[in-house]
Amino acid sequence: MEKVRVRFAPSPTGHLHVGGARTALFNYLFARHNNGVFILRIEDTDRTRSTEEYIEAIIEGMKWLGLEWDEGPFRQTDRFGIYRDYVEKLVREGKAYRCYCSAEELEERRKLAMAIGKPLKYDGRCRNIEKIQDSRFRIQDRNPVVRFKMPQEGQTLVDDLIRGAVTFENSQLDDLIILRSDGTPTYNFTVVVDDVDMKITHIIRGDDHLNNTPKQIHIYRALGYEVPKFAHLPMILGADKTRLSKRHGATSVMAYQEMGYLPEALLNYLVKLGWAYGDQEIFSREELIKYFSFENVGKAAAVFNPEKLVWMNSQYIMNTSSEKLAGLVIPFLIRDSVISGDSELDAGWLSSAIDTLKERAKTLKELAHLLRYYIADEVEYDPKARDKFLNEKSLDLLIELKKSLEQVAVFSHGELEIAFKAIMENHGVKLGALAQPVRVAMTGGTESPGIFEVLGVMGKEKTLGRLEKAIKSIADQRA
RNA sequence: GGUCCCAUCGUCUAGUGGCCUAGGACGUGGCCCUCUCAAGGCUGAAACACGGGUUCGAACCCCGUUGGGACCGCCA
Repeated sequence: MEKVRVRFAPSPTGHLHVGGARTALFNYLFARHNNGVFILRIEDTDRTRSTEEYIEAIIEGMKWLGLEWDEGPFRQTDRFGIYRDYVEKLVREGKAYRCYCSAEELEERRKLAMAIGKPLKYDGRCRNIEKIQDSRFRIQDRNPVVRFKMPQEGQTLVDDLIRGAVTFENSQLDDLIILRSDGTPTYNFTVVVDDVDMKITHIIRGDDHLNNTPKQIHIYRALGYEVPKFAHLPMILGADKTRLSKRHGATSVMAYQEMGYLPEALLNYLVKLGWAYGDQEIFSREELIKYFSFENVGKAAAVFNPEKLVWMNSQYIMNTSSEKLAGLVIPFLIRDSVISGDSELDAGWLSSAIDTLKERAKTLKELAHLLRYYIADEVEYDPKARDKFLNEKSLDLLIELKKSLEQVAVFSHGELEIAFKAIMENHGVKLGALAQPVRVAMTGGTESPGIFEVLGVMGKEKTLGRLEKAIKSIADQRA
């Protein structure tokens, strides 16, 4: 069988967004599943809107997601000469023609057509203009565009891997512009030329291209090439069921990195938007590659649900090693000013701190935030928590605990528990009565990992210091 | 407006004619666990858009209706 070759072809007119990322992912999975080739191609024929920054941003996003491509990134602007040759060939063969209608005239006609309810289609008036030798336009010295001559009769079948057979009436197809008046080629033409040139076997792209497909098929035929297979993915929608856009919140992939999402989690969430494998929710990359198939891709558009993404991320955080998380969380700690850029944290200690927090943090950002009370020199008390737990009622308990802990050499769970138990028995109180004041003393708030774990991570010196501070604070209130 | 696509809980989905008194996941209610918060466990509410066929039998097949979406650019 022919080797599978697919491509992801974004236009650099914006960041890599989640919709694009999912398209890239499906291409990637299909390629890997079939031991094929995954190509990255930048569609930058729109020179007014494409920028170098966005090209870099897209590449950065792809790399962050770990969607490694095998060939490219190719850029269409590097290939303008090739397109022009193909256009000339079509014109020579009578399969394309020059059109002298101006953009303004076209716009007017479109408005008129819209007003009287006619299809918004080019009327073909320049189809035979060269033959009639109408010199009016040449006198005006207009630069013509080149239009592709679509067949006017019959039907075109798009045999889609996801949607099945879709038929279009050729009479509905427009004589589309393939070369602009400035001599640059347009999308519908360059995709075909590039896909032919790069020997693409399967075109996997968004649903929004389905209506372009019959036109492209005719270009393939005019050029004398075999038509590849198509797979049109359903769209990703916002909560209001319209096409996902900035209005719906973050759409840029890198924005999710900044919010503290793991790339694997984003990918796992995205793949489930439109693809399912029974009831399984969490997939390793290997499983994804192994199981991926268009048969399991749905046809209906899917609403992007940030809450499920958060859950997915929390699952991945819980199941990622604390050592790895330690490395990932550092930039967030710096950004949060929990540590300075040059401070040295003990990696082993940080990992053990993360051990206690990873099932409580849904994002790396949250993890960094939770870590602050372990790392900071000083705790700040939440006023409510202080009023409720750092008061006369707990003063004796804290004093006694401090005394007792001064005698404990290693802050192991077992040793700490013995110390706590003794005090609880002395005062006839339950663990809660002691643990909560200690928790506030240690973390400033009422929520934290188990109290023995917290003290264990904190260590003797910090624990004693914070108990002392809490005791002083209560004394100060009295005064 | 024209063309094309789509339609199972609020959301993502399983389901490919009998296994469906429709399963899972997120979210949501309750309970359990418990030093707090999580995590985890148990449990509840929650859907086949509608109408016609086809069939012994339809969430699944066909037609229509309704609803939603995409495209209709010298954007990609």
